[in-house]
Amino acid sequence: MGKFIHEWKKSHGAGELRAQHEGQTVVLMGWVDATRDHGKAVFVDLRDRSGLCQVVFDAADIGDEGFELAGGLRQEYVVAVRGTVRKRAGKPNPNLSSGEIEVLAANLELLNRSAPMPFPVADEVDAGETTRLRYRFLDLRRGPLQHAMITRSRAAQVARSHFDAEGFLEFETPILTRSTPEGARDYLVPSRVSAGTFYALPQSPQLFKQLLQVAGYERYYQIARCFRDEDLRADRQPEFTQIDIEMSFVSPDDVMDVCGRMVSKMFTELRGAGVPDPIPRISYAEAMSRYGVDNPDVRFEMELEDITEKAATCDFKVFSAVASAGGRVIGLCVEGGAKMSRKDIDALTDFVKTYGAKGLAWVKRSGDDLSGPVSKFVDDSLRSALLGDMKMKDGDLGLFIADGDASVALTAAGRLRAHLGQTLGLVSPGSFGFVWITDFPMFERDDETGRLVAMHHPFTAPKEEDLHLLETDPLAVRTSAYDIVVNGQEIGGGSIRIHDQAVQSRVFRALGIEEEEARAKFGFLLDALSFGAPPHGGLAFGFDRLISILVGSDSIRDVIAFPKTTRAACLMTQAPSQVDGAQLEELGLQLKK
RNA sequence: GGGGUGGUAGUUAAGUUGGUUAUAACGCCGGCCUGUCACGCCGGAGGCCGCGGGUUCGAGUCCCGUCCACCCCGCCA
Repeated sequence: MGKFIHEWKKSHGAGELRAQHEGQTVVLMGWVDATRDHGKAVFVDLRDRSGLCQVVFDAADIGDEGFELAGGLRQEYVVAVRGTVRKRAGKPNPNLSSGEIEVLAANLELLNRSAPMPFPVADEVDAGETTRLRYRFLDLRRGPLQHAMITRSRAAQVARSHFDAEGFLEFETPILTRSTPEGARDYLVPSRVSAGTFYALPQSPQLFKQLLQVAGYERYYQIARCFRDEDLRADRQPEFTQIDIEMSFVSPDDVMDVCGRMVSKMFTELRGAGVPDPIPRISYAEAMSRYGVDNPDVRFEMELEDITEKAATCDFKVFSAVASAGGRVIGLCVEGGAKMSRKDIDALTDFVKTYGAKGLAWVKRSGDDLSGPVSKFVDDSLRSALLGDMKMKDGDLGLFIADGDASVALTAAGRLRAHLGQTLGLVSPGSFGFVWITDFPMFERDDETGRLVAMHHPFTAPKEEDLHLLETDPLAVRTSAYDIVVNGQEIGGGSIRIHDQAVQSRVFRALGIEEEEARAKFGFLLDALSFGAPPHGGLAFGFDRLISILVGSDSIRDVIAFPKTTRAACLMTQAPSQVDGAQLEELGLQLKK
């Protein structure tokens, strides 16, 4: 035992062997993927990271002791095999890269056994995610996850070599940092040395990368871990990774160009997918009116139509009331949708209700006839909206969301559009739709507190021409911020930052952050801005989302080696866990009750 | 915080109007088999029906609570 691992070196990857290796003596090391015991011959599929190779143990060649050992092999045992590559004695297996050949074993070393597997190491596995997360180290042996991890590693290399070639320097910024207001809830780390005080884990390296611009490094990048203590989703984890960049002396175009080129390299090199050059841009306002969302899926048309004016005069009270109350009536024409059943439409109604819509009105067109509950209210004006503006043709379905709150109507309609795009198969699988969204508003109103909050973050530079509105009409102030969206998912966003201390103070004031408070919490930033801060801006990509799109996965859990559940727990390590009273004592902490 | 779906053998599932010993497939264990590759054939073991309470002569099944996983809203850039 142990002889081979010391005396022998693994000579080839199992999946690398080909007919050209015929006659060579090789040493393979890996896992038993499958065994087929025929009594006097045992076939073993040996797997390592490179793939599979069939190894044959023939009683006549390997001797009694070795043969008995081979017969005892089970799934996921770890073995070393020395043998000779030969053309397959039986039929070649076209499903294997090494299917032309096999290795006739001369020696076998059992390096380790495996307990029975909770689920097989196969590309398709029917075990639930709970089981797979508990045994993540086994799930990671499977092909699809291996592919995701390899893609992730390659994508990181593409990013590094791209930004390195563009003159960026890679930095590390603190993980233990200070809590700042705004944004998400912080993960806190108690300080032992200064009991009663806390570090926060960074929600992003935002302030540090700006300070590195003040420090004169001009081009910064980092593949940075970020932490946010908020409720989770398929595309949100408590810790996630950003490709973070920041540049001095740049316009939004400069940032979008250098980032667009990186995206182009990634999709070209890792997916063989073309990326338009330049990537199209639309303003936030345009995105909202055409798609109802700021992350539109541009792979299909079916744009929203605001028919408020033409619906204002009809007898359908829902429309006319909303129109006179200053709300919006938004229409969506579903091509060929007239064949949808009442049940289908009811399901869509339930869908839009989750976004706050009160209901979903609809009209079907068959020839020149309009049918459906709303059809009897269709006057000439509304008819021109349906057939003219919405371009409803024979067999089409018109869907309408009306709401006194314009943003509710738009959002619900936008989500409905995205939902229909997926469910009606309007997007061809494997295609990609890229778009930049620009000119975001600086502020939005917090519904709970009624206060203004920064839409991006409070360091985003307002547009020069809107600066004068900062005090008088803050909601009308637009910024330089830009998001990059692929297939209806935001994969990155950034902005030009404020580099003028006076402007930064005005923004804090607009947000209701008093001078004193701003001093206390962001003093170091305001200081920095006063010492010759260059104009600067940057962007951060959501690396996990980017990879999930590259590998075609629905969940970023599939592209993170050790992800957490929706309750932010790790089913493998059982984190988070309770800690010793002594540890708490040392930190000066006491648990409630 | 709210809504939805699910939890039965190692895994994935079935389980009727509440009824006797809770099924199946794969996996596992034993035996046979020299050309298989999802090998095949014969035999076997394996259950806190998520957990706690209740209704009932009797609960996997009905009721209440609770935990866990996933999806969505809120939240989060």
